[in-house]
Amino acid sequence: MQTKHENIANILTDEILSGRYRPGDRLPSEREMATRFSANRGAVREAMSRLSQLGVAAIHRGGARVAPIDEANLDIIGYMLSSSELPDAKLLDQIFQVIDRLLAMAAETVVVEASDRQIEDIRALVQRLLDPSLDGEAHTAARVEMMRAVMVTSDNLVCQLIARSLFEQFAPSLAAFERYVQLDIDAFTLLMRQLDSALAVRDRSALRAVFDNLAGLHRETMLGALAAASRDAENQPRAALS
Amino acid sequence: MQTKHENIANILTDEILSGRYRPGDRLPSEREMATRFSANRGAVREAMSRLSQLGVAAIHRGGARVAPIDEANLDIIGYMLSSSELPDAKLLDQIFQVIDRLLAMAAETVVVEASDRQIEDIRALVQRLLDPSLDGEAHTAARVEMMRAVMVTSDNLVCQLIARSLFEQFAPSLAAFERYVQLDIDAFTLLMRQLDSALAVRDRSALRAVFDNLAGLHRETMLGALAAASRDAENQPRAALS
DNA sequence: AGACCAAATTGGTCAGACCAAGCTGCCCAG
DNA sequence: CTGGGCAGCTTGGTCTGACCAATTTGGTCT
Repeated sequence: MQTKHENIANILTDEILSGRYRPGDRLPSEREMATRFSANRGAVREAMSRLSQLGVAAIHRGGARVAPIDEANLDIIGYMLSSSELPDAKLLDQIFQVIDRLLAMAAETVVVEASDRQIEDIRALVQRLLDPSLDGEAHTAARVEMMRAVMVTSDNLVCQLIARSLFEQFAPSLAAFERYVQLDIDAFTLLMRQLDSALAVRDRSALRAVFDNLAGLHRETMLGALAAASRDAENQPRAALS
Repeated sequence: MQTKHENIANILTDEILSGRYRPGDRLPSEREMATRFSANRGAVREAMSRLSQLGVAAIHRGGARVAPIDEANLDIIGYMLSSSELPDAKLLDQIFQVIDRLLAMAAETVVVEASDRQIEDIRALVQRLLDPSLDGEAHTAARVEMMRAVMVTSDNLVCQLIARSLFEQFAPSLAAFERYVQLDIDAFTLLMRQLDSALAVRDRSALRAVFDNLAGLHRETMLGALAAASRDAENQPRAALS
């Protein structure tokens, strides 16, 4: 079990995101919350501190107020994804769009600035993805590793921080529909071959084309998996009742 | 003045970023810090909570440890920018690269999905930027407003959150070299004309070209201003001594 | 109706205390 | 001498109760 202040922070965050409190509303006082959660005011304060840093609440002497969602920290994405059984398709799509764009940017930086040695290292990771003997899980791990290598090699800290943050927030939600993911391996393999040659000759525009297509593939794959999962979820309840 | 726990959190964050404590190092205990800062342990705990959420420290029973920088929250960028008088050029460059990419993505989403009405609204903002009577400050405000409108219209929350976060963290640092910023108004005007027509016909590839060039312009402008500011900073001390 | 003042409320801080999970170091068995 | 295990200490997590200053609130007076 998590600590008490984390628990309280999670509950309050969910309540705010679910609309129980609306932007501009006053939140109950710390003393009230302490009573409600059977907790000490110190624990509540730590929870409120979390809300404040998440950007979902603004704390002032005299009272705390709920902040608009679009003024929140990137970290609310995780809460938004986990608010229901299956993550919201639109939000998921946006996350992947951003990650893929940043990945493309990182890759372009790599072909412009990285050393031959670094490019070779990345190409080696790309090659591994062409191995047909890789099973699903290993393939996913290899994909993640390759993308990570591109990010790290680009040496763009901002890019890395964002991608990492999004990835970590998305990861827990993935579990809910992971088994429905069916990557078009042929299309993917083709893209990896193109990526390999683009890296080899440092062809920036070819790279861009590859990542555009990769983003499209990701999109299809993820939305497809999510759709399949939600179809199944509709039938599941009956099965659970029987 | 800020609150005490904020103060403590800022000091500790700066110390960690400056390398006084290294990743993996144990931080002093909360009781020690309370003594050091002449504060109550509760205040220290709130500060540590902040560090934990910033991702620069990992707190466990038994002790807190410093985390690697690349595992931190996006919010450390602000601290990194303000660690010295003038922000780090490389980091600033990365921030602008990311913002420009996300802006381009948002714009592409707009031309694909937005209504004619929404496109018209954005074009109106672009038009305003062509007005030669706008002075520097108003022009900057108009630029920001236009970019903001593109982000909002794209309806991509992830994109908005990141851009907003980066912008807010960058804004305070801007003050240090704002007066050295000299935008190539002719080049910018040309880009805005191209942007306007690209929006009018929803030409995605033209849009991409515009934003590529806009990113380049931003880059030149910012790095130029920063270079000018740092040149001046080297001469300034002598003037201050006289 | 509006300006103004006093009481109640609220967040910020402090002191001191207890508990359980980790950490340390000592001791003993091998 | 080495390795495992136990005891004690340290550390974070939580609690009780209290005071202060800023803000809000409610009522009063103009």
